[in-house]
Amino acid sequence: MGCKRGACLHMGEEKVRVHGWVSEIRELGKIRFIVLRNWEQKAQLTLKKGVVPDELFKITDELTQESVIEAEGELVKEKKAKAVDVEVIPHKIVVHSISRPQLPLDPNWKVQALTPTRFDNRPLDLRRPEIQSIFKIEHTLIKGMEDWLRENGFLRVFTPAIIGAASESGAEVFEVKYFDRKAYLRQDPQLHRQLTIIGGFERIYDLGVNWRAELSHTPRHLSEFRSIAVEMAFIRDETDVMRVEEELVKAGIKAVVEERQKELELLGVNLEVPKTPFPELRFPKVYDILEEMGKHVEYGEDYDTESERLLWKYVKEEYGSDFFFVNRFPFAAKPFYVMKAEPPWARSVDLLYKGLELSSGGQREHRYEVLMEQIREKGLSPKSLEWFTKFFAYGAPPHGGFAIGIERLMMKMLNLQSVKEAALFPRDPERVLP
RNA sequence: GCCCGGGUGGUGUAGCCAGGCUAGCAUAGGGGCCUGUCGAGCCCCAGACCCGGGUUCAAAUCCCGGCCCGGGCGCCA
Repeated sequence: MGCKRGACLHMGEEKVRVHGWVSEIRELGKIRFIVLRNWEQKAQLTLKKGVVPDELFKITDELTQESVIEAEGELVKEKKAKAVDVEVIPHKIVVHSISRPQLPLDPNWKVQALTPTRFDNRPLDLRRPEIQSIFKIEHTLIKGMEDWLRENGFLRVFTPAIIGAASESGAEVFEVKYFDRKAYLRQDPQLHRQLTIIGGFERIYDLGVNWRAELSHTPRHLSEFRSIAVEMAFIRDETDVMRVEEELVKAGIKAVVEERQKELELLGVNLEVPKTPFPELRFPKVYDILEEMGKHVEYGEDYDTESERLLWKYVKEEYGSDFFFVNRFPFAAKPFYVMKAEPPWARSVDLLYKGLELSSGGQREHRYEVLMEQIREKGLSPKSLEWFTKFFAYGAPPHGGFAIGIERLMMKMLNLQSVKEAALFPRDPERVLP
């Protein structure tokens, strides 16, 4: 009863083995309670004088909070401890590690550490069941999305993280020493996804890490973040890409709703599977919507952070959705590789969730001559992009894709205060350790 | 990068604006009492003003500089 995989090991009859971190030790004269916490549940060891061997009292005398132990004993059927999942009368206890007292933060959360303290001491912070829930949910979200991609014929590929030329998208890149040359950490797997398409792979995705050397101090930016990035060939237009993206997000959330109710509850999140298709807003109508909401954005220009929140409010009221696409961004605000629509707009699509940009994508320009013309239009050096563009001269299908920021999706899905909460060991301009 | 706000025991806070006895409280830690606890309770003990300079009889408190952190904006996903 009450034992879950990895939490208790049944050894026959009522004998079990439990392990974990000591979350609490309570001493009541002739009885000692040791509460163990592991990633599945809480177990209480009950040591009654005269009932368990004196030896066990001696062994557990030196125990401190957060020490790691393992025990074997009898599972108590009518357990009296209400705050734990299982109760065990031990006959054997093995101490693996004694924790030093005076913890830099309390995993029991009696005193709540501040954010910098938490991230400075992240391994201790991660012991909190709520925090573990975030990453269990992330696992299931990704699993749900990958399952959907596989079922729909997408192949997982690994594109390079080190690139010999700073790819052009506007974001600052990290420079790395590459033998006797300079190279850069990718800010997005975008260009190599496109080259993979040109390589004849028609539906692919890349699940990986991206880096941005931006001095961004906001709850929605990380210097290192992960994305699930999809690219597909032989599309009719960017709406084909949007249909894939919304189903992908829906599948991920559906998996979370179905498999992670306990964790959602622990985080106090009431999550529902979104309805598809997601509403779509297009430029230039976006300007009118914003104007009506009292926000003026110059025609032909990109909108700002406030506009994203206003558009969410609009979509929420009009369509009752937390997700929406914004399509046909001004070409001027987007990179050279996007495909133009009727000027000055582009087949460039953002997916927003609760007012935050989750992804950028759309249809790419696959026609060599047009691509080269757009590079000139952007004032970029054709020479520096030749490593990328030259393959478009040897047969490129119409294609498109997008990259969803995983931490951002997690943040909005779980109503987290910051994307950093969705990173195991977050990296920002101030933090590279631990 | 810009604009705000903040650094007090291991952790989290009060005190700062209106400078002044042994810097208060919670929690964690050490010790003691209690046979079943449910964030147990009660008693005792130990533990702190970010760094540097200045003003003053006197600085945690006021001023200047530095370092670090948080929030917002911008950049960006």
